[in-house]
Amino acid sequence: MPLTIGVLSKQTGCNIETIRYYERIGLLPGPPRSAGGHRLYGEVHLKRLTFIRRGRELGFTLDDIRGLLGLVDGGAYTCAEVKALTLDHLGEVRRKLADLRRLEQVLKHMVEECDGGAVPDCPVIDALFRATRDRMPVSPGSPRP
Amino acid sequence: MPLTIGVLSKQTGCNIETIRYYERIGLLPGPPRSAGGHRLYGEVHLKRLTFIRRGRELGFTLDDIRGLLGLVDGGAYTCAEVKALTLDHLGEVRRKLADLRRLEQVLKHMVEECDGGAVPDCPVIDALFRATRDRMPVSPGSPRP
DNA sequence: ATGGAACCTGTAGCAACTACAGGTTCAAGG
DNA sequence: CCTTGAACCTGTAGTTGCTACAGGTTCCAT
Repeated sequence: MPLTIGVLSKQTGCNIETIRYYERIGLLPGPPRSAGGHRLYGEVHLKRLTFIRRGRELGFTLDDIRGLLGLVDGGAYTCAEVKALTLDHLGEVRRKLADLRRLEQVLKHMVEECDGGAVPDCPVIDALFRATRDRMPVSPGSPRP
Repeated sequence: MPLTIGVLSKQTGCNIETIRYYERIGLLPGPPRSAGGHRLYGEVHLKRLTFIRRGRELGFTLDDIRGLLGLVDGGAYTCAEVKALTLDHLGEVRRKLADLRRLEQVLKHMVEECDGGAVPDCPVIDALFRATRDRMPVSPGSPRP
């Protein structure tokens, strides 16, 4: 009993549009279709999509995931290859953590100096008008959900 | 003595294309032009662009910054308003930090279980094929530079 | 006057989706 | 068998914060 796209969506927590998007970019193989053209997914698709979503949850890019899947598909992957990719990614995550920790400190200091008074003279604004000499990294502001 | 866009770029560390982009989206006012059409910036622009860049470094979105600038431009901002925005953002940063810390743990465990052997049987891959019940947030994979 | 650096506009591209519009198919109820 | 409406289809355009051209013009030092 094959899964429709809606059911697959519910099972994986992955948006329908996103599933079709993964197909378009060649991450998820196009499934067989019903007579009328509806997608009918099987166990394989469920597993693969789960893999992709889990990878995304762990912060891998689609390209990382493509690489991982390539290894798995080839069947010739070694634990060492996968470990290398993962360690790489772990490094990224740690860099990002360090950036955010610094950020947190700066923001914390800024609000601490702010007395919240009703006067238009704010240490935060002042701080923003001053250039940094030791520049902070411009980490991408998270796309607010 | 007005600044050309190239000089402004150097002084602020902001890419020329990005400066023009900020003008296009209405963050940075369009400066006067030379007879031939070149942009000629003044002190005001330098200050404003510095503000924008610093805001970005601190992880504010352009929309946040637009809000902050709106307050400043209005002249009627209070310290409390600014503080609220900043606290909001600090909350975001902290949420992101928490997410990344969890991520770090998971990745660390995964690579620890991985013996790096040459056999195609990897705990990392296995982990990826297993769905999470307690889902992790899909934080955007940082656009690799 | 001339050469080359710096500038101009406009468009298209990146990641990773999301959100339509405008149409077709499926399955359950009457 | 027929209707209804939810679910599906394709294709395109939008999001964020930039960057990267192409193809042309201007500036300024020699």
